[in-house]
Amino acid sequence: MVRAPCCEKMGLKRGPWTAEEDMTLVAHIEQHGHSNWRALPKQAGLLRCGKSCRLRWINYLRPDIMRGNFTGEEEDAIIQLHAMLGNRWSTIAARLPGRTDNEIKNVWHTHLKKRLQSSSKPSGQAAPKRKAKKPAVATSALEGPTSQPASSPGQSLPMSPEQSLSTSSATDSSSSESEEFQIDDSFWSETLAMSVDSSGSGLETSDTFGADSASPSSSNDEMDFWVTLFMQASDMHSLSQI
DNA sequence: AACAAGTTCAACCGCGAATGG
DNA sequence: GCCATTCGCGGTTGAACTTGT
Repeated sequence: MVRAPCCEKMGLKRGPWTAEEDMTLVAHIEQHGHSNWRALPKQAGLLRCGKSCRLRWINYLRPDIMRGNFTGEEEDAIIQLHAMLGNRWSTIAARLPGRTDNEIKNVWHTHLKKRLQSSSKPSGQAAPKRKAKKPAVATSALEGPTSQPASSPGQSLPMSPEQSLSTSSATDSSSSESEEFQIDDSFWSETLAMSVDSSGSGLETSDTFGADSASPSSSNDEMDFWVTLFMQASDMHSLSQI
């Protein structure tokens, strides 16, 4: 098949996004949605390809994005989900509200993999100490994605349940490795329980976690089985820790 | 204080899947 | 059913940043 050029590379901007571009994109999506990524940049007056816009929105500007360090719970969940699902980052991300596949992939490659390697060694224990998040390149222009999403241009967007939950519960201080952004343990039990409880309808990924990242459940039946299994195991595990 | 080495993460690339005409 | 277009995913890159010397 002859591939259409991903994006006409002529005259299109690349590299880090500016605050202006972010605002333009957010404002446009707020008004018109993103039914057609390819046409979006033109309509919005952005010198970016649709792919780039989509990526920026999905990974950064979406109102329900939860930024900040991963909690130990999240890291454990990623490790276990990865053990079950392999490198299916989008599927893993669908189980972690507010996290993107890209972010999870990064975390996996940067320190979870190392953590597993070191923990598989006899004396190996801790993951490499996480340093504070740096302000990102493009983000310095944007009051920092490192800061609350609500302070981004998307602040006027409706806050999702996940976001409000995560922001309001970012006060737990039990984990030493994530100081600035933490999730209460109850968040996890609620989240996991929610997925398991809702018998039948279960795992409402597309509704709960956003249609953008979740794949249709019809193709995920088998996977859902394993994920459900994991959820249950996770519940049991958390109970045993009490 | 300056430099080198190591780490992190936003963004890009290419491919396959899905969708529409 | 075929073809073209668009979307979404996973792998990879490279600049910015941190840490160590």
